[in-house]
Amino acid sequence: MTYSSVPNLLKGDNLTSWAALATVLEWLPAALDAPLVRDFDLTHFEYGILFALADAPNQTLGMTVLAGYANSSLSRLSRAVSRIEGRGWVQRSRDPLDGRSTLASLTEAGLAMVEKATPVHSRTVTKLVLEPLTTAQRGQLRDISLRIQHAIREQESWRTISTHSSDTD
Amino acid sequence: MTYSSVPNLLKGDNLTSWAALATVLEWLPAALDAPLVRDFDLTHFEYGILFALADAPNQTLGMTVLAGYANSSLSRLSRAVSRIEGRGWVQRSRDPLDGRSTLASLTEAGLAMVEKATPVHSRTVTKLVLEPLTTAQRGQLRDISLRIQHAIREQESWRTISTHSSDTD
DNA sequence: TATTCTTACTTGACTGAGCAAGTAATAATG
DNA sequence: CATTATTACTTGCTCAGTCAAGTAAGAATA
Repeated sequence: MTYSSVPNLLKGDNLTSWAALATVLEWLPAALDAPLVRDFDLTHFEYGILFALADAPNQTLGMTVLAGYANSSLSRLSRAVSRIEGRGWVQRSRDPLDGRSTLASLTEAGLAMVEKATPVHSRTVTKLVLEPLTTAQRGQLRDISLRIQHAIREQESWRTISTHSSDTD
Repeated sequence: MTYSSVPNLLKGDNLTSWAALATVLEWLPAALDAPLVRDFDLTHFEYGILFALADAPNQTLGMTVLAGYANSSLSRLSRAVSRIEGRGWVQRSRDPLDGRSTLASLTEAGLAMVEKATPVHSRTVTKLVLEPLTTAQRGQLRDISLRIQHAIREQESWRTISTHSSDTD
């Protein structure tokens, strides 16, 4: 028994493509995290924070800007920065130009950590994503990803606009 | 291969491809969950459990088999089933053929829920993943996903084989 | 200048997931 | 048949993430 009574777009090749992507969505994030966690007890997200700071002028960014780079909510970022601050890799200070803003700066130890972690992470990305693909496929992956991104942004009217909600409450 | 040699591969087109995928990995799961959560207070994972049961003979599966279908640890599944059991959509019973095994069965209400949720979820997948792509790209996505899956499975020696801990403790 | 936004976080309560340590039932072994 | 091992979960602990409710500083307005 299958449930294709309604929009039966999800079968055949479409279903195959979706299932293949779904498996990647399920396993790739954990696989990308694993070496970083194992070697440095650092999640991909925390690494991303350190990396963004390392690239910033003065190794310093305001929390909101950093949240943008990390694709993160401010609250998630705030907790993550607290964690890596506790490990001595970043330091927070009040922005002298705007007392509401908090600046996060990479410490010496934090810079050293990024420099150790970056090759590990690059190698993981290469091994899991780039190397298995042909040059053509790498281009296809970019195009496909951009189209999906675009669709997500359009769909995100469910966030901004209040579309018709079911009254099954 | 030149790829495995240097970590400096993450630049130019490679970096672009990776960054595009990384953004999708970050946003797509939440975007796929959103309509299900909004309309039915059901995560994609919980929906997957109900869907798997709906397709099973007698709408019943043992927990271990179900965990396989859901790509899930037994512990995660156990809690998820507890949740949806609490909402009256599944029922657990002891397997009469093997007292260690727990059988999860879909209730009438559970079946009704799957039948309501499935078109919503199909539509979301279609809107976010399939429709934005050309037919050719859907094929490319499948091939690319399969290659990445394969690479993950190879890399997964970190799970099965000795997790040699770092000596920087 | 005082009052009312608005911005930029931070934090408390709660939920879901992982790991490890149970528990109970079955299988294997002597 | 008693003992030991294995299987199939379940659960306690801990932690990361979300949402909503603070808090504090700067901006806008009267």
